[in-house]
Amino acid sequence: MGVLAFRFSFTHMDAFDHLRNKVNELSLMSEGEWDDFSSRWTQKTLKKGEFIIKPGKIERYFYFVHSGVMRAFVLINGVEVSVGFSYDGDFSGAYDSFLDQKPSDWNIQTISEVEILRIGFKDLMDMFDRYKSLERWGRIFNAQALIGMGRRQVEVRSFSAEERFDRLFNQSPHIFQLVPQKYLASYLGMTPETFSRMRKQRMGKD
Amino acid sequence: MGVLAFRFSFTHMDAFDHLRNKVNELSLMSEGEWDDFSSRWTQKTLKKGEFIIKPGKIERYFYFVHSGVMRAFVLINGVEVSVGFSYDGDFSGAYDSFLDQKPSDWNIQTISEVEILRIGFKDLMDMFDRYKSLERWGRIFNAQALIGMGRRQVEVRSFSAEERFDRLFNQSPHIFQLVPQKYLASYLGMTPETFSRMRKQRMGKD
DNA sequence: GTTCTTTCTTGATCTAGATCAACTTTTAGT
DNA sequence: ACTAAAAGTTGATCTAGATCAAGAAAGAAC
Repeated sequence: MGVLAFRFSFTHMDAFDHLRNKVNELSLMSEGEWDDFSSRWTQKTLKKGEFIIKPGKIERYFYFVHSGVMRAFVLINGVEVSVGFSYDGDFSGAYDSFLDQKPSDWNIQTISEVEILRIGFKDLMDMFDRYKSLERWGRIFNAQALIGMGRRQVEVRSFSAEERFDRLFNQSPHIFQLVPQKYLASYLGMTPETFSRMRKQRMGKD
Repeated sequence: MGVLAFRFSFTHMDAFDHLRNKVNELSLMSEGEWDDFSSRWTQKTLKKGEFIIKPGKIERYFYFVHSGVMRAFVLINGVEVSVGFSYDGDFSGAYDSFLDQKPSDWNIQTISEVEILRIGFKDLMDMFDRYKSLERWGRIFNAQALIGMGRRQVEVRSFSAEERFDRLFNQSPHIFQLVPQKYLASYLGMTPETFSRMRKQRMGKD
């Protein structure tokens, strides 16, 4: 029982340490700020296939992914378009809905079991009001996300299906293990059939 | 000559008022903050066709477009991909290069004569350090840009060339007047030929 | 393990939109 | 106003990748 308690406490702290490291990458918080800030987050474990947001709902939380993978997608004319994935160490959520607390167009669904931390809208806004260090973190976090999305836009628009496949494979081979390929296909803007054929060409077996 | 002086002063103040209105939309600055902040910007007029940034250069400024139109594009395998346009009231610049002061991949070029205000990197960072109201403005500005880019990504990925054409035409008919159609074609992810054919279909003459 | 469902594969066809080419209109420079 | 260059048009062809279809493999549920 001592062991169990230790384990629980260990995994718990681990997620929070993980969060703290990620926050500190962009803006340093004082010990006191961190204590207050971290107390606003709660930890949850989600089963594979759970949705954290569906269209029409308002996003109440901002998420930090401690472990596992989630995917974000929108449904257009009955077709799912995968827009991105969140891995351990990423922040996630239906950002537009969260920020103005209006209904979302997005789906975010777990692809595996996922351990997350989450913070409610009011708590986070409260933190932004209170701490300049956090306001700065928010600014830089958004800026980086923006830059990343700009790159991705160029990626999608400038390269052929074949080039997109290769570039993803070279840059992030690990996600071929983590994400079912029909989602990768959609993310890359091609059909599962095309994806499968390209995959076959590069690696005979694997 | 009195008239000329008045005119000059009027247009000058106008750009700064314009900027102030835009900043205040997202975060209110005090009179004193604004005085300091606005003193860091300088006004310039750019001729049609001028570049404010080219690949390999470091973006030293953040821009506010008071009047006119600019376009942002990247060159991939010798092909220009138009990523977006900035109109009056928009902020602009090669953001990734600006933020970490590393060389840019982007081109930003004026499409018409453009009146801008611009602020240097160090000045802007200084302002972020000094004023929480501005840090907040930066956070929210980035968030909105991010959300807009997310929408655009879905747009490009989910709709056919025809649908993209119609959606742009319905949502922003004015830009058909402002932007040469080869740039619009590129922005919409189609060739000028395809754009021309679609245009012909909808409007006989015009 | 056995069955049921979902994902992936492979082949055959089809099509939106690209490419190529020649011409017309518009814009810019002197 | 005149000329050269750039932008836009129109038609004929071509192709990357979609769609359709049917079978194989892999996961999930009992």
